[in-house]
Amino acid sequence: MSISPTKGLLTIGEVANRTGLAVSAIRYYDDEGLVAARRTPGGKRMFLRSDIRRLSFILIAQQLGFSLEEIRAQLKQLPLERTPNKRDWEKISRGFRAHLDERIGMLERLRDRLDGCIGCGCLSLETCKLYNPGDKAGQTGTGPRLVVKKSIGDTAT
Amino acid sequence: MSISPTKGLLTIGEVANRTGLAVSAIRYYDDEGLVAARRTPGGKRMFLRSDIRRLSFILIAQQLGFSLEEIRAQLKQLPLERTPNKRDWEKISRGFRAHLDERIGMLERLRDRLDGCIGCGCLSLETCKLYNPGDKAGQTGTGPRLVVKKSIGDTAT
DNA sequence: CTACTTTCTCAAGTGAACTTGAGGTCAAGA
DNA sequence: TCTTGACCTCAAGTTCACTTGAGAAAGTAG
Repeated sequence: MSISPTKGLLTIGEVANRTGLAVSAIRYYDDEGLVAARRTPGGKRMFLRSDIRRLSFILIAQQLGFSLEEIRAQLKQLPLERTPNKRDWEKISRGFRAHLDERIGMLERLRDRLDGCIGCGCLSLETCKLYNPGDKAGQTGTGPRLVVKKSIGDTAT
Repeated sequence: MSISPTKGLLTIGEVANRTGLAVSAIRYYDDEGLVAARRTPGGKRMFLRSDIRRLSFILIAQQLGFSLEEIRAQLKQLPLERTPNKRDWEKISRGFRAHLDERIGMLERLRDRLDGCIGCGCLSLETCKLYNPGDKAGQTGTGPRLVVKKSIGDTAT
């Protein structure tokens, strides 16, 4: 197994190895437009090295509870056909960091409320309005809606 | 619509109003054993006021990314048929708070890494081993496996 | 050229966490 | 008594994020 025909490009298998993702998952992300593999004349997917970075970002953002939809929105800020440069990534980084800070803040607030609420035995949404402080739940998907969650992706104005 | 027949108990509709959960979701949690509604002779579910607390806990824990399975494990520490007292909740609270702290820590570490990694343009799992520091991914469900996630529920020794 | 591995597509299946719908029951009010 | 609204069960449907499987083509090694 030598290097891929086209210079510097990676096969899906190589990408799978380097990211730890399943080949099927990478195909799925490609279909969903989260990465944009180019093709060999024979029809095989070929990835830029920078796609590994994209995929890593997906992996990490997912662990933070962001949906693929939200992640897609973030990644839209990156050029698809050109290798993103430092500036491109820094832009994402900034937005992402903001969301991270936000999420950390939510968890911290929640923790402090829990100290006061579970601790005191009054953990209930009816007694303690603390959990739902005037925010509105705008969930689309599955699962119960409360408000600790906040979505990313609507930052693109 | 007066108060429920049995003293102090709440109907599923009342519980839904107070928690913000859908009636169908509450039934589902009942079926899944996350709450244990008792029944009227006519077969209707009746809830203790303390069940609201259980449901609130479910809501919050879910927002933190815990699965119902994991939440169920936590709630097992509470008595099902008796109204849990302060002590009971404090036990959960302590364990839960620990998980919260852990999660906050993970996010903070990740944020700091992102500063160093996205920022510097090397965000990739191959280059930066930082994201996967010798931990092993033991996921069962859906989604790609990385290691930022940690499960609760196995605390019961 | 043959064998073998990797990749391809497309359709269908999976698991979690619910929701929706059909058809039926229960209890309070006019 | 009749009606209305809240509740019931059970089966099936939904969304997300993939995985699995079947059948076929591409590329590499011998």
